[in-house]
Amino acid sequence: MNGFLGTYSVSIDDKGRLNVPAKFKGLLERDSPQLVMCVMDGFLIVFPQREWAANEEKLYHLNAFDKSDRNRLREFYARATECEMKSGKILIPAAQREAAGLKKEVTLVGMSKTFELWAPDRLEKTPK
Amino acid sequence: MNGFLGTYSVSIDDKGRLNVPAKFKGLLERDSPQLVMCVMDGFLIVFPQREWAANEEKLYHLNAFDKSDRNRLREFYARATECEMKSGKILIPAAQREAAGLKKEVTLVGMSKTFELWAPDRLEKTPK
DNA sequence: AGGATTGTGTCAGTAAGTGTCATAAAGTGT
DNA sequence: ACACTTTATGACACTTACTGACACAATCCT
Repeated sequence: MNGFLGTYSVSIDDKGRLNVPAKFKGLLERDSPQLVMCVMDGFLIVFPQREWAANEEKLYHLNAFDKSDRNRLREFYARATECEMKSGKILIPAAQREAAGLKKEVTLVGMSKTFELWAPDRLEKTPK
Repeated sequence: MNGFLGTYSVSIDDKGRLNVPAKFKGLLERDSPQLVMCVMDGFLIVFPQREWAANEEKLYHLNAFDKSDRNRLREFYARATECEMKSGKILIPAAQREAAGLKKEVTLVGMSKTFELWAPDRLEKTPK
């Protein structure tokens, strides 16, 4: 498999766990079940560990003493959370679920290296 | 064989599997049965793995942190799905079948490196 | 400690995907 | 035109995946 591709509609159980579709499961098991989840405007991005590390490197060159750089860093890190796929499921913390407006149904969109979690109604309103 | 050529009319079984015509089958077996299927306006494009990878490279310059770039990426990836020819058949996910309006009969058009799947009536209405 | 809240593993029922085979249809060579 | 080979289709049994539910473990809070 090349990366995360396609759109899937999956459910979240009563405890806030997302059932990972088999196609993504394989990828995560092979690589690592360790993830970082990050709130973007209205949806969640899920980075596999390695991908997160790669992204972090890009941010590393930013100047920790520069005010606007620091603001950008803070925004990025503050909204991130570590999580893990366990028994084929990912627990999405309440804060993140809230931020993305996730209820029972979630639409999962593969973005090659990462994937996104959307409330179905929000995804529909995305500009084409 | 040089590439996918010609037009074939094939059936889809009750589970949504397309019977791959023998001529294409040979090519896919030799190269790789791994495919990526992508929704275009009203029909499906099928990329052998290698072809898909080549196309994907063109997207690498886009910035995943830029909102509009990200929307473009999403549009592209969300409509794609990995699949595989197994026992000479390709399962077309329900969403894709729907998007292309595929029922029992499908017209398959070779496009050299890739091939397309059409609902017969839609293909007829295509401007010449 | 007790009780509530949150997180985790497992399982059974259902739905979706897959392999195989028999038959039907199409194509090939003589 | 005939027999023979290859290809396509539909049917069936089987396997895998998804969901919801339940039971238990861990944590937090008085």
